[in-house]
Amino acid sequence: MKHKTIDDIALEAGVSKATVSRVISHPEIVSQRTQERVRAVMDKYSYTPSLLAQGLAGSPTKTIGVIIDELSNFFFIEIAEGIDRILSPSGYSMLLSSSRWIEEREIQLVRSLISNRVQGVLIAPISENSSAIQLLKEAGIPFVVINSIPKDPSISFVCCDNHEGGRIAAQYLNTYPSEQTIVITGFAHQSIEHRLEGFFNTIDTPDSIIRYSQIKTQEEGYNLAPELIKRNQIDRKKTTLFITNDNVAIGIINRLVEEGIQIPEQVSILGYDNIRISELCRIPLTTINQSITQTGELAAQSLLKLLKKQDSVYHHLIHPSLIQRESTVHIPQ
Amino acid sequence: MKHKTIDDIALEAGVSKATVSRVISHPEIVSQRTQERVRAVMDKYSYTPSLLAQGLAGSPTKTIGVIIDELSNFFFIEIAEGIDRILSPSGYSMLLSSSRWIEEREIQLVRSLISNRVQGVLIAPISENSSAIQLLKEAGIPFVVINSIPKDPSISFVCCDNHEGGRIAAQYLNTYPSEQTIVITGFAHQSIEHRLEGFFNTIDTPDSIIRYSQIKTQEEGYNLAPELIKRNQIDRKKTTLFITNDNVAIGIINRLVEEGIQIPEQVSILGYDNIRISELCRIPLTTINQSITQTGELAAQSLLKLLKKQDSVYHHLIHPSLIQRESTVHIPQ
DNA sequence: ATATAAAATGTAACCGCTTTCATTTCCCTT
DNA sequence: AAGGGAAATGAAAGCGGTTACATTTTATAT
Repeated sequence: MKHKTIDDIALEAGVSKATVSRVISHPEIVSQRTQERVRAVMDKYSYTPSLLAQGLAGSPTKTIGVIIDELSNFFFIEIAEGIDRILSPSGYSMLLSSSRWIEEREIQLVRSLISNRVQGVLIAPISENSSAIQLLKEAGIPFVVINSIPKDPSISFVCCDNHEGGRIAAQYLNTYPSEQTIVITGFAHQSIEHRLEGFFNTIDTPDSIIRYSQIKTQEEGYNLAPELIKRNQIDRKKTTLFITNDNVAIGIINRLVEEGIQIPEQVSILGYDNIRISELCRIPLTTINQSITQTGELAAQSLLKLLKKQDSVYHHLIHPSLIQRESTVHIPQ
Repeated sequence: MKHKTIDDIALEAGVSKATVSRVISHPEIVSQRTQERVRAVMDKYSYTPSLLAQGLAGSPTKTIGVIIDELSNFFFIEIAEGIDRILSPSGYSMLLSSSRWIEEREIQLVRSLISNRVQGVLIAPISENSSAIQLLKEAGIPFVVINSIPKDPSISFVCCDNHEGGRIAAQYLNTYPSEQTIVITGFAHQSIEHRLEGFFNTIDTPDSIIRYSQIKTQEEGYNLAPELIKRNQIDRKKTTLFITNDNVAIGIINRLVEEGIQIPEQVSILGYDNIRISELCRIPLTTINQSITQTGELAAQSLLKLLKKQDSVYHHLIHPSLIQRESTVHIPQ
């Protein structure tokens, strides 16, 4: 059977399509009697108005676009989860897509969202001055940036205080017994830069500090480990690793364990992010906690407020904290 | 500046909107000269046609709806990831949402997808005879079911052979040294039922078999463990646990480790799913591998073929396999 | 140059809904 | 019973595209 349209309903209910439309969108201005009659027909065919048509005709689409960088990254998944937790109860659907760290794709996705007439967008931009953000601004679509701080103060964001996180990491390591400290930087991203800034502004560098590689996945961490061992003799010197990304840290740990290195006796590891599996992994990871899910939730809440025009801009800087687990020797704080 | 529409472009390019529409959708039937002229104007304003309008007017929406049960579950995330891997390169966006195991929500989501005029749907249904599936069928939208086998043979699905998985688990445990075997069943779901059927049809029950609880999360596993220890004295008898869900298994392992129980010496654990963290967790988990990501990929591919009408129905039963890791004593196969 | 088919473009209807504005209906008031 | 304002409904114009059909332009053959 063909899809029913508003006209079909109107016809069968013996009213005009305008009236049907009203019982859908503004029931309060339709008389009780007609309302019941129309409802009956709608139910009979379990009629659902076309969101496309509704959107086109001007009524809000109740859809929020969400752009994250990776779907295979626990970090972003947790963000998405937080977002979903807020959005669904408010009756919004989310259009989730991943840029896969490709700038072109990012802006293409934004275009696509705009064309879809989403009411708002949550985006974890690849780079600070992403043209995607520019695009959103021009389009006049309410949006909030996640996990990075835009230059432009008129743009809303929810982000962890990565400077502070770096600082906390450094403070922790300042008192930490170790012959050498190796910093393994993730990839090029504002959040990582900030972490490093905070870290290097605070660290006392009692021992040697070595900067290392640009990586971001577990596999890369896993594969990097042997080189790390050889080059820095971490099996012979008491070593501390500050790895600015939990995913990488977990990959490295796994390899080190396989290679028979004792953690934390020989090598201590401090990660960053506190993704969910940090707690579950081989050696539960000491790390800097970002409240990732909370980030997503807060972002979604801010966007919702933005949509309600409760305020014109929201800046949320979330405080990170240290979580000691088994990948380091416990130090009373 | 106001959003440009096709009329604006047409006006400025000095052609009719029909021509503009053609250069968007059927460039081949537009002369080179006009095409360039129109393109220039479109680029100038970085114009993007409204997908809503396009959709309404009849051209395909290039959107696929995906309904999974949980966003916070690694299992479903990996499926989504597999789906995304196939969909994006083909130019489709995915509308991802989670039913949170609530049937009402599931069918509401389907309605919403239908209203959004998605071209196809991938759904991991909560129950076998979900009315959501019924709805999709009535609506005539191409869809494929993931992770469960619909009764109706006219419905496409991609699912792991859970019977076989259960059988494999049982075969493994048949030769496994143990004084008692405890089966911890996940929640009520076809996949779990099938696993149990396969398992109990094959197991020799040399020792006691105990069925247990209905749970599905790590937390629940974690919290269940103490009771498990006490009730079945698993710290005193050499015990094997077959846990039909990796998430739960990981939770249980974590607690057992905390309680000082030796794995696999005292307690051996066999999970099911091979979610990604099974390999990374505290004690890498021996489990039944389902190729989860592949499931997602295959499902997406099947749907794409369905859309191209290459065939009217696809049934894919994926073969599971045993992966031995450290939560059991290794047995040569 | 002329007839004619093919290619390119324009015209206008339509997709399914919302909304403004006009019209009708209803309920009070005097 | 007549008049007037509020409430309920209808008619019709969009929203921004696509496409069948009509028309004009171009190319090809005679």
